[in-house]
Amino acid sequence: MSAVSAPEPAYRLDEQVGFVLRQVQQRHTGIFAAAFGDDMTPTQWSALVRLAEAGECSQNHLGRLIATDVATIKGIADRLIRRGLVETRADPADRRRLLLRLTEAGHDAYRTRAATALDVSSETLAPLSKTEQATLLRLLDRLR
Amino acid sequence: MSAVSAPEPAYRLDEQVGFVLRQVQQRHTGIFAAAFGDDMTPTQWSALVRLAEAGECSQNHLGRLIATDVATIKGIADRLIRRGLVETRADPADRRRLLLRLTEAGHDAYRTRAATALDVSSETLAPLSKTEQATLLRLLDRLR
DNA sequence: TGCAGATTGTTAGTACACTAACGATCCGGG
DNA sequence: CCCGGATCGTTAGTGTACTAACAATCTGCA
Repeated sequence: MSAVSAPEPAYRLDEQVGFVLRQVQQRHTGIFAAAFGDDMTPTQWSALVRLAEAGECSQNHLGRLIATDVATIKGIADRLIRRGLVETRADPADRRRLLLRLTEAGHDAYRTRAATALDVSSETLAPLSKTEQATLLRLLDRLR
Repeated sequence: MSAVSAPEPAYRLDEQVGFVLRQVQQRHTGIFAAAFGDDMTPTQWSALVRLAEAGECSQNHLGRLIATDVATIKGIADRLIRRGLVETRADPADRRRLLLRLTEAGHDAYRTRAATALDVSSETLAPLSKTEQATLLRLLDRLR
């Protein structure tokens, strides 16, 4: 036996990206829920924001804007509609399409809670310095 | 009006941790599924690994080891049992407890697929240099 | 000893996320 | 003009993740 350490790398769960990533996300959704309460989830919020930016767009297109597939965006849209934040109309130019847009209540929710959403991001990143926060976001962005 | 820029910070969805985090995780689970196939999820894999390390433990304790609550770990354990990777027995010292341990097939799965799991982590982090990968993991670890 | 409070596992309900399949509609090329 | 392929939205099925409630059991303290 040589004194050189074994070549097979140990599998340490706590050092695997996926495992750590999942826990960071758990912490983030916890912070989000504490700030927003039961009536809004991170995904619903991102749909709301994108709809505020885009003005009006089809259901599937909104899904692409927030990186959810067609089955998932349907559920999200349904819940936002049920809560009166989004309304729909048929696309006059394409009978397959369902156009979505914010209601007045939806616009209000966007305006009044954007500051809270910024706080959630701040609190999530709070354990890091400003420089570290910027580094993390830059690196994560490249893994998207 | 002064010439100083407006104090209200813009809310840019693409720069919020939670939004980026979700997409990185999506990419990771996609890579994992491509490598492992339909019969194993990242969460199931982490339960398997922890059980290989811990030897035998109660269901709730395993949940704490992989950061899932009691309701979630039950579903994960049930599926691992159904697939013959885990078996159970009653704890003779505490009649509330259900002890879990790997079957022979479970040990095999752990041994034969650890290298694949390492590949998944590598591929997830591939867009970054080794130094950047280490930086990212160090920063993420502090946000857990 | 005996009871209060904690822990263990289960179930029901909600939300996100993906695959696969489906009918309706649209569009472009022959 | 028509037909094949693409896109749109819907549904069913599976898995992860959380809350809340519950019965059974255990533990510590009066």
